[in-house]
Amino acid sequence: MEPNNNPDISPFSMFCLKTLSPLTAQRSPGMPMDIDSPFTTTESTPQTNPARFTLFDQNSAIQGKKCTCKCRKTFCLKLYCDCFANGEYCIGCGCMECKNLPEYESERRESITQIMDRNPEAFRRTQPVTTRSCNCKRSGCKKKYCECYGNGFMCNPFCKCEGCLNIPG
DNA sequence: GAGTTTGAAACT
DNA sequence: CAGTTTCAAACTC
Repeated sequence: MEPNNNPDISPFSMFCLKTLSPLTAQRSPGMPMDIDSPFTTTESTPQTNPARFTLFDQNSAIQGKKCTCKCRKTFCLKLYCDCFANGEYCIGCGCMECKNLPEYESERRESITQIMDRNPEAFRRTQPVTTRSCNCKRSGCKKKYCECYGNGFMCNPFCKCEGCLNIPG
């Protein structure tokens, strides 16, 4: 009778119960995002401003948020690296053996290609934050381990989390 | 600051 | 594609 107090109900059910917002509103087909090419720096776009750490064009870049990773083993060329995942170069990070830098552009491209080949929407910047989902098991989606909670959003019908407490209500 | 926990990403 | 491993961040002490 009080669904918002039941932590065992799935986020999907809860979402439907509490909001019933139109799902289609979250993914409009003509979404103005360059989904197929999140890293738009090509030879046709000379890097006149190498000091910038964003990889995306200025309009789509995540502004005002400087990532500072501490990656040690991945050369900052995997999605483990927040900077890389967000399409930013590592500048001023505490990472080791970083290759997420303009001077390693070829290796970066190679990694990007590999990741995109596996999942064309892998790069977070291509997904609206609000449509991301989580698979949390132990955090109750109430810690920043949770992608949804960490981004300041409720869990959504696409989440597969267990014992979710990050629910509208 | 060191060690533990967590869940996404990567791998098999 | 499911299960396992690796990874780096979040968290705890």
